[in-house]
Amino acid sequence: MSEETPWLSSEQLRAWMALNAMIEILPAAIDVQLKRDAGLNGFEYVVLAGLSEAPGRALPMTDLAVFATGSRSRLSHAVDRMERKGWVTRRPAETAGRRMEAVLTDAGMAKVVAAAPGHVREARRLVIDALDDKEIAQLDTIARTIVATAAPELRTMLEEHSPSA
Amino acid sequence: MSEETPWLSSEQLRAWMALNAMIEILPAAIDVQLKRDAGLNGFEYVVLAGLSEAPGRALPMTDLAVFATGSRSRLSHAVDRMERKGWVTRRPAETAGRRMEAVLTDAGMAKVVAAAPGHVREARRLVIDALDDKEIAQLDTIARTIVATAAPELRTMLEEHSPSA
DNA sequence: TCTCCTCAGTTGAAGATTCAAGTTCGATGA
DNA sequence: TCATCGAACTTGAATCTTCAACTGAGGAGA
Repeated sequence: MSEETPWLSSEQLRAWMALNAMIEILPAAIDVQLKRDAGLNGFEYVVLAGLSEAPGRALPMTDLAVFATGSRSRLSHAVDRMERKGWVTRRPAETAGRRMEAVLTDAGMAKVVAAAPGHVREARRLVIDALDDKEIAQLDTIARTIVATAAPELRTMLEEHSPSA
Repeated sequence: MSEETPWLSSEQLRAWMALNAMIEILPAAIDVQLKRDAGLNGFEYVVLAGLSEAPGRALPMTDLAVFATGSRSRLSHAVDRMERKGWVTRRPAETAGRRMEAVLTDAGMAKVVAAAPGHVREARRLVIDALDDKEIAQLDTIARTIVATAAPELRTMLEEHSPSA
């Protein structure tokens, strides 16, 4: 606490404020679209999407929580909700231990498949089509750097989606 | 809904996933620091900071909501909480109408002043010091573009913080 | 003046997330 | 074999946000 904390330069402050506006507005905009068109929030969508691409459409709870960048508790509650709606089920994993895995049902699969196009369209509208290729590449590098700093344990996850994923 | 929706290229998908991880992790990390060290959440901090720089330390509710990029309802509840803690008060604005303004108390001012250095330190650690000057400039441009697309009504707000702010 | 409309703000309930504690199972080691 | 520990997951309460409905204060126009 006794560390000297240099204030931000005007360029840095400017960028910091723009970044703050972005990270506040973007998740909200994504949530609005998904909620309106599919009755899902962003977190639930990511969970379903993660399961839909997993082998056997199943993943252990902790792995899924990491993938969706949420706490175990948050995931547990979200799976409760989606279980009630018939989109996922829970079952003990084949591997030993107390591991549980969430499994995507057919109804859940149908749900993601139906939700995906609208979500991609919104991703394009808000981000992809608003930037040129050079900026997309810059954004990729910058976001990776920040994630690596703020949550080093996620680096591996992002790296699986390297070129040609 | 019948629009053709081209899927994302591998570079685009890669950047989109990195961006998603970033916008999920960064607000959470900022919240954790503020909560731990100052007992505030990110939204409350922005509200207090906004008031602290406003003339007379006061702003009409709606303006403040726009500044903090939240709904009127969210702000109203947040001001309730902070009023209970003695950091802000409400009063009818001098201008006509039903306008209300939130006013920062001395205790509230002391709170922001105490919270600011830790917040800036975290901003540096997570973002500013992790990027070089060129990347900061790129981030600024990209974030502004995205904000302008997703929330055009905020463009003016960001522009007030142009070079030499 | 009266009606209608809109804007600014609040409210309370419903929904989602966090926080701290609890349960269950397996591994480690004496 | 039996403590003890830690990992995986759940639970319920507290907190925060969203959602939809509501109140109150100007206008605008007849």
